[in-house]
Amino acid sequence: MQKIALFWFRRDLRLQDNAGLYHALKSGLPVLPLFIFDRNILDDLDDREDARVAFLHERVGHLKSALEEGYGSSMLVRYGYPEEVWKALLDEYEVGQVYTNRDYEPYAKKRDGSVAQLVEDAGAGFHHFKDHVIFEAEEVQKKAGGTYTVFTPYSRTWKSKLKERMSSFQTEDGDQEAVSYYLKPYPTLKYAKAFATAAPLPMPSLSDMGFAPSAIEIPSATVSRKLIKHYDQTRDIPSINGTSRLGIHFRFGTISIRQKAWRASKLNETFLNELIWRDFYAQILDENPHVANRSFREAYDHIEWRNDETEFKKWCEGKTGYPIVDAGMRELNQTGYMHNRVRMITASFLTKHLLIDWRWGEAYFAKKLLDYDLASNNGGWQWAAGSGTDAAPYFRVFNPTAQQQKFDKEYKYIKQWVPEFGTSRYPKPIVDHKIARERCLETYKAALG
DNA sequence: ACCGACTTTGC
DNA sequence: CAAAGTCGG
Repeated sequence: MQKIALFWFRRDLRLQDNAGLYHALKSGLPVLPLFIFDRNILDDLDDREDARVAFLHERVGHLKSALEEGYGSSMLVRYGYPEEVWKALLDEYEVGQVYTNRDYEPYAKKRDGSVAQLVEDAGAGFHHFKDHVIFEAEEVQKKAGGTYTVFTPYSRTWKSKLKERMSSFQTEDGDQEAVSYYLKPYPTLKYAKAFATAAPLPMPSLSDMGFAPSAIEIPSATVSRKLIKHYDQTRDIPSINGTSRLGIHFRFGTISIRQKAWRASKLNETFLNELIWRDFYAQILDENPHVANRSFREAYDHIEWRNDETEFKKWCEGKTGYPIVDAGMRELNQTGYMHNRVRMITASFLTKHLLIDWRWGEAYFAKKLLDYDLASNNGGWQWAAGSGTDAAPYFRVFNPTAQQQKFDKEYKYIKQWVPEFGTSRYPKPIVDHKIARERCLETYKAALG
């Protein structure tokens, strides 16, 4: 009996330019794609109308029908705990090789380690590839060795490395899409006939898994050339649609990072830097898995957080009496998105003005953000709290009023999300800025001194 | 071992 | 122009 190769989709839900899928199709074995709705992740979500789950389900269905309609293939879709699913699959199929793309989160690494063991015990090979980032930790190293913990020198090395790859790659036909091995799209379709032919397979519905559709809209996977071109001038004003909103697509791999990095490198340095931050935080998490639960810098775990639950609730609901903070939280609650400038302001306010543990804020964002990604969300929160790599110094306490003056002078963003602002229904500030600032400095100093 | 540099600033 | 400390060459 002919053995097959399984390609395991996870955060790479696309057929084009997919490193692991490309290698699976080149293996010479008929390929059967697989997706597992992972109960270890889904069981922890308390919103049964989570828009991300609905999006995931929709995208998996889309991939499956694309395979059925265009490639004479189908796709295995299972719901369960990955290790149990894999045990069953290895019994059910004659699996020769398994292909997948690497994931750098602590849970994913543990899961993949266990699955690789099961696969190898069954006499099959387990192969994993870089697809989610441009460069992994070992590829961007300090002169003296080791991974960077400061962004600017990291980005300099990252860029020179990219340049090096770009110039050493010669295209056959001057195709400017194919700039380097690192940015070159993987030519998946060429190998289309290598898919295992299979009749359409069943797929669990959203409700089979205990979820329901969401009213929240998912941003488009495309972004205009114009937006990227002016990104550095518009991205900091929250009332302007100056950001790409591609986060969710990077998170689930519904677009290719190589393709976007290539475009960014040609159009806008600031936009490219944002993609480099994504690689930066991915390698920080990969190399320092403890940041998922603790401060990057140990001393910051000694801060005596006030952790006032009533104040936390007000922050979550956007009722702090600081309009720029409240606007951000309400945008998040209503749309699953918050403008990046405002993410910094709300995070600084929670950790420094209210002295609430950054993990509380991180967890709330994780629950609400469509574009939630552990590495970037954690990096951002630790930056705001001062506990992270290359973080804002602790004595730099964002002034929410000054931030509003600077970035939403005409109250456009605020009025959009806080309609009662300026009326008697709008709450008074829950803390005084000056007092909160001094309290913050004292508390941090006590922990760090 | 030295020294310039360090996302997104406050006052 | 100050703020603390450490990163990276």
